[in-house]
Amino acid sequence: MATMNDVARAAGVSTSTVSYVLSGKRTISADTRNEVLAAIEKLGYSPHAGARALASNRSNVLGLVVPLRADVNVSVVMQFVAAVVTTARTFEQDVLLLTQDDVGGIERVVSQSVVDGLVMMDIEAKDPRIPLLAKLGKPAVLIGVPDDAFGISCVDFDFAAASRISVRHLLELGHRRLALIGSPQASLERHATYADRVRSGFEDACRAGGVDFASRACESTSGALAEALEELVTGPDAATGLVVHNEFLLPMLRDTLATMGLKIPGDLSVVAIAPTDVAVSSTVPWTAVSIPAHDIGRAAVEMVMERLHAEKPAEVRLIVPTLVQRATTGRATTGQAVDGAGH
Amino acid sequence: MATMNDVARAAGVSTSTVSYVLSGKRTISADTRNEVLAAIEKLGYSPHAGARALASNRSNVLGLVVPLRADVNVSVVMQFVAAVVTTARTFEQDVLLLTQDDVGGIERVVSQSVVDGLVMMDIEAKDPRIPLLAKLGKPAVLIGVPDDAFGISCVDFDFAAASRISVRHLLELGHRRLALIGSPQASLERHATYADRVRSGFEDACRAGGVDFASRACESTSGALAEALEELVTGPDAATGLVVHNEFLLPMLRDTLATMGLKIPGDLSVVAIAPTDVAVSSTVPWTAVSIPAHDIGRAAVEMVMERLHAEKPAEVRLIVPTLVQRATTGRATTGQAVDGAGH
DNA sequence: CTGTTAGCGCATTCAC
DNA sequence: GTGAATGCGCTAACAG
Repeated sequence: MATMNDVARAAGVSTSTVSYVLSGKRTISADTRNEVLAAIEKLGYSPHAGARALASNRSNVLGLVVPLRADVNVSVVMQFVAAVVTTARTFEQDVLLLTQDDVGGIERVVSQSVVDGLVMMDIEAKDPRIPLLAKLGKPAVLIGVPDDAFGISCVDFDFAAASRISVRHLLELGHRRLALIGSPQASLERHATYADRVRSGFEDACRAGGVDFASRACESTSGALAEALEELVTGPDAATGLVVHNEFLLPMLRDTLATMGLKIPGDLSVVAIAPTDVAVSSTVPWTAVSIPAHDIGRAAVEMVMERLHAEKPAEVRLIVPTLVQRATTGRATTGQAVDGAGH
Repeated sequence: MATMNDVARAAGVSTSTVSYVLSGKRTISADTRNEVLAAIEKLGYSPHAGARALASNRSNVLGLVVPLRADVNVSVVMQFVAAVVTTARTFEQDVLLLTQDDVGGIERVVSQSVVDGLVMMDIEAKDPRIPLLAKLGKPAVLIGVPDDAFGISCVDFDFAAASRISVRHLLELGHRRLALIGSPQASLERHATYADRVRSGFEDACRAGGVDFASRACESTSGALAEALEELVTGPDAATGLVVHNEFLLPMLRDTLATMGLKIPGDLSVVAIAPTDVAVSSTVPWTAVSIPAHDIGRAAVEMVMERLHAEKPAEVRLIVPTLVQRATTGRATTGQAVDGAGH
């Protein structure tokens, strides 16, 4: 409840001195500085965010637009959110939550100067919000890369590259028939950028490698998984190498395969494209390309902050994927390789 | 960028008139009102949040403290968050996100008047943050009921009652040996209030019904589930009625039981205590006590808002549970009933 | 190195 | 029913 004026009086200085002690925007002698700090301590002073926002034209709040859809993996969303909040705090910013479906929300918080900048998650290829965002003229960063970013910066995991190195890994192990189990149909249909890119990266790499492939979407249920596996990894054209980009299915995958009489990696090598924690903390040590949700969230905030003070051209930052081989991939057996090669 | 002054000038009135048109705090003639509204429209005016906060001493922002732990179910957290944000918007409030582990965050946003009130999730029985929160003197609501709420209002699902009606349902079906599979050990150890209450409600109801029971925690992995089931529902003392309070395990439960040669509800009746969507949208139609995350979140915001303007005594609001019988519970077979009764 | 001062945009009390 | 004037608490020139 104490104001800056109270502090100034208590310390026997002027308000601007107090202000400068706090902001560090000009040099203050150690003596007066200490007196000010003592007064602040004694009075339990803390600055009023609204007053500061009014005078400085900065609210120290970032807006974060999160999806609350059923078809996006909430644990991944939470990881992004955690990364964004944590990183924002290192810049002394708080985070205001906006939901995807609150259509007017973005415009509102910008025009009322509630936020200094925005981070938007779950971008679609032709996302109608992007031109709107661009018009508002506040620093913003998209997590995901749309077809046209309208001059807004983007950051994302390089999902296409993730698919490619997964395929390459399986090829090196001698597999000649590959399959991809992707995101739920709904994600593909609305062209969530990650879903599209995983698939095209997979298909391109398979074609480049000259091998047979099949890919399909899969809902996050055990029934859908069983059906997908039935189609992809059994029968005469069975794939021996599988890429899975649906972290929700991973916990069920081994059991479902076991039911079908298939062993990992004996009968089937599996590469997971999944958030770091899912890939490693699971009971199965998946060979995986980890989606570093934390790095992406951090990068997004850093990019916004860079554009808060100074003009800076838009950029697209792609986080380079790494594949870590664990227990779920192995060399194709001779039979498998011959099978595939003979096709 | 237009200010209230610009609007006033454009409409040929004074700023106070514009202010009152906006706030409705005094009557304005239809004529001037329309002129003001036209000017607002024409200039694309929107009020500056900081200025408003400074003058009115209200920020129109609520703080929401969310857990980002590994052992809480993120999808439930997201449902709460969605409900809180949605409800807050109906009160013209935005939501600022604070993380559980940002210790000083709560105090900071309160003392800087960043938020008007707080909602705190994932309360523990003896939560050290509660006395701190109480001292800050801002309207606040806890989602969860601690041992001592220090005069702060609480809202929660009545987990104990949820357990009791689950037990009663199984008793009515003739089951005489019941088991509970609860939250992960970590939740119990830190005395998350829901974990404690589910267990004690279960045990009390079993004792009251005079039946055998066993309960245990269970990690959210298929291995842990198999182990728990092995212990609880096989062998001579096998339970025939099971209550599961771990939504993460539900997707695996039927398959795991099938592997053990047990059918639902033929060999084992199962009641799930789970968020609404998990219980009904799953491939298995669980007999369930639904946790209405949305209702709880909404109630929390409403309770904060009620305390924003007027003083109002603290209250504890418990959301009454309802059990919906679906496909996973049935009458105990004669053999089961006799077995149990003969014990 | 420090003080003085003029706003930032809005809410509200008083006067009419 | 409307306008003028003051202050909310802070920042950042400007002036020493």
